[in-house]
Formats: sequence, C-alpha cells, structure tokens
Amino acid sequence: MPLRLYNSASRRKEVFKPIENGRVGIYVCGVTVYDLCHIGHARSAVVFDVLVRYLRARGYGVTYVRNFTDVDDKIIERSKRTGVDTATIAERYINAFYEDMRALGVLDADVEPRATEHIDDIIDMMRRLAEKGVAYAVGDTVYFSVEKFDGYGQLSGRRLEEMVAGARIGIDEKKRHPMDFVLWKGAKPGEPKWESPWGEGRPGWHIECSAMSCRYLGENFDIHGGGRDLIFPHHENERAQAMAANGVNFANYWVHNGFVTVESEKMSKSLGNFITIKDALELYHPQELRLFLLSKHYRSPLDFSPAALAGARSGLIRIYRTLQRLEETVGPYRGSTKGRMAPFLARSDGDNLKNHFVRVMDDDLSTAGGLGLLFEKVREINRCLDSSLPRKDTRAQLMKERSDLLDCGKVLGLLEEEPSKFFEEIIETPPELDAEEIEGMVQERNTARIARDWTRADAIREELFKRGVILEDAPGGTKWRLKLEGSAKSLEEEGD
RNA sequence: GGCGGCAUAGCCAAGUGGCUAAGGCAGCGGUCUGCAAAACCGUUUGACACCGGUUCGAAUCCGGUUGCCGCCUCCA
Repeated sequence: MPLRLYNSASRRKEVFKPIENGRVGIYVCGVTVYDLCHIGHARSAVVFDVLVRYLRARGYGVTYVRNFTDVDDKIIERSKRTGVDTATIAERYINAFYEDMRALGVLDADVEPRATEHIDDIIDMMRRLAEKGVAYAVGDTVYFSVEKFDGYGQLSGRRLEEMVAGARIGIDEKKRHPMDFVLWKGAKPGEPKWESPWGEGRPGWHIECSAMSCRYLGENFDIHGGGRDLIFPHHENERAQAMAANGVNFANYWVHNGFVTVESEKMSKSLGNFITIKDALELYHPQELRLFLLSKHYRSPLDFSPAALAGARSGLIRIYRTLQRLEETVGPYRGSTKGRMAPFLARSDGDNLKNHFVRVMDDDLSTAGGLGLLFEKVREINRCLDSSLPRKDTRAQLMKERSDLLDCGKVLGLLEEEPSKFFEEIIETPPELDAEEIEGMVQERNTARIARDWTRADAIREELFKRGVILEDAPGGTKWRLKLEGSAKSLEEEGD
C-alpha cells in the first residue's frame, strides 16, 4: 500500500512517488528569528518531524532541509527598537528555537540553512530571472514580474485578475503590475546589506527559500512544506521564482499544516492570543504537548485549551502506566526509543499493530488514527497483564507487543521516556515526605491491615493522600506513587 | 467583495459509499478489593449541522441553507 499525501497544489490526496526511487527531498519553511516561537510554530515543526520520521520508517532515505530566515523587516525593526544588531537578534532566537525543538523532541533537519549564508545563491537566481526578463529593477528595488510567469496563481488557486480586484493592499506605483513582488530591497542607512548587481541591499523574503531549496535538493524536488498561511503569497512566489529561473517544475508535493487556534481563532502574533513554547513547557510536559499536537489531523485546525491538554495528559499517563506494568512483568525495554528512525515498517506484513499503523499513517499521515491504534494496543496489553495466564507463555508475546508499541510511538516522537522518569517529570510539586517516611507509614498501615484495623489503615491512607501520595494494594504488596498535581481535574478547574 | 476549509455523542477526535460509526477524556454501573486505587467489562435512549438530490444503499458523492474559521497584508 502506497503512502498518500494531500497535495495543496492539486487540492487532493495523491499517491506519493518520489523523483528518485527510495529517496525523498523535503524542504520546510522554518521560522523568522525575531521572537520566541509559539505553539503554532511547534505544531508545524512536530508535524513535519513526524512526516520525516515516518518516511524514514517506511524505508526512504530522506534529505530534510529546514531554513532560518535571519534577515527581514521584522528583525530590522526589532533591532532598531532595541538597539541590538540584527545578527545578535537572529542568533538569540535561533538558539531559543533549538531549545524549544529539543524539548519537544523535534529532531534536527539534515540541512538548516540561513538566508544570510546564501546571498550568492540568491543573487545567482535573480540574475537568471533578470536575463529572462522576469525581473526588473526600479531604482534600488528589484521586482518579480508576475505577468511573465504563466503559472502564477496555480498553487494557491487564484487568478491574477481576481487577486487584483480583491486586493486590500495599497498599490505600489513603482510596480508594473500590482501583484509584482520584491526580490531585492535597497538598504537604508544602518540596515544590513550585501553587494549585488543592483546595488547594496538585502533579499526579499520569498527568494531565499527558492534559492536554498534548489541549492540543497535540486531544481525539482519532492516535498515542500509549511504552515497553511504560507501558501499565499510566500509559496506561490517561491514557486514562481524557481520555475521561472530554472524552467522546470519546483516541488512535486506541497504539504501544509493547519493552524493552532485559541477559542477557534488563529493563534498569531498580531492577534496577541499566542502562547510561547517556553510558557507552555512551564505548564505542560513536552510529551503531553506533543501528544496534543498530534491528536488531530495535521491539516485541520487544532484548538488549544487547558482542557484539551488535560486530556492529552490523562491519555499519556494511561499509556505510561501500562509501560510501567510491562517493566514490572517483563523487565526494562532494551531497544531505542529516541533519535532517528530505522526503517522498521518497510517489509512487515500480517495482522499486527505496525501494519495497522502503516495503513492509517499512509492515509495522509493520520496521526490521530495512529494514536487510536496505540490506545487499543494498550488496552489489549492490560487485558493480558490482568489475566492469570501462565507467565511463560505470555512473556515473549508481551515483549513483542511492547516493542511494536514503542516503535510506533517513536514515529510519533512519543513514549520516549522510561516510565519512572516520565512520572517523576510530570509531578509538579515535590512530595512533602521522603521515601523512607512513606515506607514507614505504609508498613504501619499494613500492620493495621493484618490486624484488620480498617479504620486505622484508612486513616493512614487518607493522611498520605493529603500529603500527595496514592497507595495501591496490589497482589504483590502495597505500592505507592505520588499524586499528579497537574492531573486532568485540577487543570480543567484552572482553565475555566 | 473574491477564493478556500470545517461542522461526528457531555468534551476531544478517527472514519469519507455497504458488517454492531475507531480511540481518548469525563460521568455512571459492574468485576477485582476489607474499602479504595489501578486495570478490565459494560454504559451515556436514534453522535454524523439543516434541506434537497444521485444510489439498491450516504456521515461518506452532488446542489443549496445556516454557523464557525482561514487566505486575499507580515504570519507555522
């Protein structure tokens, strides 16, 4: 069964066929580094991280390119406001980006180019556009002439006339056509600048991605991704520039993720309704954020709310509890749960978790469907753990089930932690009691229980509960664990 | 104004022509337990926005209506 991806260019799901058999080139628009990233950026990063992981799991050799826009008007504006030079600002937010991504378990791309390091490639592409008469200069500004490129509007499904008619932007007198856009901008005093045949200045936003994607993946490559809001004008313009300059098709598949919303409205800087990844990580465990981000199909809007995150937390705890039970029964997991995907799904067949997982993920990367399968498997494992079948018969089976579960989890970048470590991390308040004290009280309670002094036993349990410890009387003896202060209930209360 | 997307139980969310419409969260009942917790089982009277159409058959396809959202300006 082939992988099918929704291609924004054709507005339908298409069977994915790479240009070169077994190899995939993918370019994803990264961030403009003028501020901290928010949950919307996190979604995009996580979605494409999963796409790349999944392609690798399916056996493809992937070259993943994700850029940084490190020169643009917003960075300059911030520099002017704060007095910090643009390079320092860019560096600061690139570092912040890496911190966020590593926390979220987003793996590095293979190539992470920066616009300022590719000015030569940009100028080279502009030169070709100028030679073909598609670019023109007015003073120190160079424009792309949309009328000279036949396919303009094909990606976003717009026609030039309609765009002009409905445009809300003021028309720039210097442009030959209202929809023409900037390739090169002359530098004002104090602004970052580079030499070019058209004078000192800096590249426009769109050209860097055309130049860098072609530089690392070739003029025609497989997948181009980014947020839905980039379709127009950014990706439309990127495509126009590259195709006009190179004369061949640009990206074969355009993959766009939907927005994170807050009360159904797009999370964005301009609306001010955003929550930064760093703020979110203060409140939520990275794995629960990640589970939340993958709980809905990547193209649909995803509403951010404390209740939704609480749901993600409860679900995650459920899975980790089962993993912990498995550890107690069959010992710790020996495989790798982190890092790059090995191609483990490529040749499996039969009626098992991995195959079901591939089936749903092949359908346009249905992470929500995949998660459903993981939960089904968890229940199945619990059922097996609950049953009193001879341990010897089930042991090997359980180990196999766990390894399948964790392999699928790894595609999603989930279930990476050892259960005990996860539970430690998710507890927000340190226990008021140390382990020794707790053990002592448990001992005392068990003495009371043996004497069938239930009142006393319950009082001790109640006391421990108040101090954040939950007891479980299992067949093998009494186990205790710390209460999760940020558990579903209290989070929900916080939210409303 | 132009173009596009979405609408599934108390909440979140898969499924996109055909067996009893995944899964999670929350609630309720049960099993287990001294009681709990966890887990398991069951359950939430007809869950597929509304109205038409196509079809033997539609949540799924087509048309229309309503509502919400997005892009058309920087935006993941």
